[in-house]
Amino acid sequence: MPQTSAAPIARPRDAERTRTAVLDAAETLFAERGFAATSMAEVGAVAGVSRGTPGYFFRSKAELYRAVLDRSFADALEAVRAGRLRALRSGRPAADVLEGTVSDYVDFVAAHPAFVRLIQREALGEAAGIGNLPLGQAVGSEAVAALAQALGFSPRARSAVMQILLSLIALTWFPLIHATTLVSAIGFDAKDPRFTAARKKHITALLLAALPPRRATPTRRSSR
Amino acid sequence: MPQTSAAPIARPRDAERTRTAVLDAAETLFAERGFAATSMAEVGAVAGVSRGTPGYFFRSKAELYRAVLDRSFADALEAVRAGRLRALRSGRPAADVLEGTVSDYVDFVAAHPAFVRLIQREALGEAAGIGNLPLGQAVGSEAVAALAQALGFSPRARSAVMQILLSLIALTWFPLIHATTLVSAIGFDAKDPRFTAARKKHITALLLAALPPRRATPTRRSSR
DNA sequence: CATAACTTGCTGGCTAACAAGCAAGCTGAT
DNA sequence: ATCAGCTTGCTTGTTAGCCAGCAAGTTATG
Repeated sequence: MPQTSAAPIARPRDAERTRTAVLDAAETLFAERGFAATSMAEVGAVAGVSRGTPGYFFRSKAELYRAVLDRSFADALEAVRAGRLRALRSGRPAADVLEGTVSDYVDFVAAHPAFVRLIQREALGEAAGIGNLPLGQAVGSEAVAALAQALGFSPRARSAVMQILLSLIALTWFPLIHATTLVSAIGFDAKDPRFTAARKKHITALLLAALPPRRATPTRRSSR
Repeated sequence: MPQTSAAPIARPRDAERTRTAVLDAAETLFAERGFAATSMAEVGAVAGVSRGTPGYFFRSKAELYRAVLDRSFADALEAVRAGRLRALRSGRPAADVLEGTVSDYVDFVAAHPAFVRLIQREALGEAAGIGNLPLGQAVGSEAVAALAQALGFSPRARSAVMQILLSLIALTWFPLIHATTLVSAIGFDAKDPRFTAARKKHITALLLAALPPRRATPTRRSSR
């Protein structure tokens, strides 16, 4: 709780900074509590501004929500592109690329819990009609293309790549979302780093099964 | 919308029936729109009773929500037990059991969308503090035990079974939840039965990779 | 069998709390 | 002095929960 002082400490005025603070606060709250359960006043409070400020910068609650989604998607798109580039530059065989992708993706997701929660909520129809389809679509097709290229799949095998991507996302997101419910109900401790490590290995092992047999990969550098 | 007539057609009074109707309506609405975005009045309307009736049978909105969760978990527990029994009776090898389990589970989930959505919401912290941990825990550990027994895993391999279960649930739930968002963003049509079939095959293939190698399964009846 | 006394299912009016959005106003920076 | 940045008061709408009441049954009593 930064800046809870009742007496308004003369904060320097900076629209850009305030706008970002509001956006950050909204992202946190929308991800944490959901659209309906979040009030503009709360957003203001978390951002360290007044009740009315969120409405001043973003006209309505719906627009604020949309702005949060837009920023999140843009960040995700960038991350996908960066990953694609890195995978291509490495020039390693498909199995290695897949392993690296899994590891990177698990880390990315762990570092961006709000993003995952937002999409999860969006999938449940959080704010009907507000969702940003076009941008989501863009991230999706970009990811498919990247993975296909990185794994060296032909365009004919597009469907297989989509299945792999779907599974990768499902396997990676799931423990994060259900950390306090299912994962603990099953008997794991999601915070234990050993769990994360075991999960990476498990996911990698599973997804390797979806790669074309291509004989035992001959390339053997370092087993990482 | 059954029973929308303005003139109150003398409905026979039946507390049990009404209670169930309210519970059903609440389950649908909570699953569809979420806790915060659902009003007691809406629940009443969908149940075909008055605004006040939901509050009459369940003291508060929170208690109604909890009652919905309780019933859902109880149903799930029963389903798990039935599946366990069936798998054991079949007496087939682990690989076959796994295949059957995947198929059954995909069908179960497709037939109970409200259940999945509710748990998904619960995982996101839908109604903080209301969630029913004990019952969820019970379903979780029961499922682990069932799967371990059905697959013939030793108690030592409990961790592996938990990983498999986690993955099974993740892979199965995901397309359902993200049908209109991610799945379509990636390029699939979730409603296409060919997609469901392909998904089953894909999931089965992946999970088989997590079974101990145990040489190529010698049992070869029908490749199904 | 009849009818009075009582219980239970269910309704709808009321209220207090809260939230979104608007508009008027204050204030620091240029 | 002007205006963008920001706050505060107000209006309007929505909702949960309380409560009084009514009517459909049910039990007790003659």
